[in-house]
Amino acid sequence: MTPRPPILPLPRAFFARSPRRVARELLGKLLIRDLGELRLAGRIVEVEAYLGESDPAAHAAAGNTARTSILFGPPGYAYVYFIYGNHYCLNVSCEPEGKAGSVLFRALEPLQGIEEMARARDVKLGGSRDLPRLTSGPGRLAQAFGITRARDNGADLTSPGSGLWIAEDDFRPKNIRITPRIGITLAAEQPLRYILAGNAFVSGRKYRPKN
DNA sequence: ATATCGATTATCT
DNA sequence: GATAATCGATATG
Repeated sequence: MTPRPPILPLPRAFFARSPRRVARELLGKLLIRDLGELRLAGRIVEVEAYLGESDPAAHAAAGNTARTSILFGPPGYAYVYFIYGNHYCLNVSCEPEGKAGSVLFRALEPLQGIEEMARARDVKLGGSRDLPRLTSGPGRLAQAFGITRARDNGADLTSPGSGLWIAEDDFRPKNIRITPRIGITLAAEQPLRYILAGNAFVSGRKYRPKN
């Protein structure tokens, strides 16, 4: 076994910035779920920035309510919401305390604990075509990682002790591309979706290089 | 290949 | 009461 480089949690200051900046810099980082001895890990390949109270598409547009208070709290914490009566989605709070803003995790490239992710997703692993169905899409990655609101809303994503955290290794992303956000009706034209162009785990339609 | 639709609930108007 | 930061199944070209 070749020794892998160490992975380190991202510090809180990383998240105390604008959602655009955090989203851009989260590409290529790692999302880690620790369940006792078991570790799930995935490379972040698609995220979206939600800007806060001034962003009509952001939950924070409703103001600081019981649901959205985490968005207005200190940076680096998990905001988990339930949508369409079916799915959980994971965000990380951004900006200094008092100012809302977040980044939605939309897709991961699964790296570790793939069998466990497949079990959580009820996906049978055959060809490589099956892998994107584990973590390509915000609802899918949450299910693969066992993320629920009851368990994870408010978790400290800068602390390995929380069991859900974000880490950095020596990976350096290439081909970053910015597009409009997916699945929203308000402010749908704003380019706030950040992807690793060409990565097979990015959700939605495949990026095609221009001729 | 794209289009449409149903599921199912927390939240806000 | 309407809507939603989604997914999977089904229908159609």
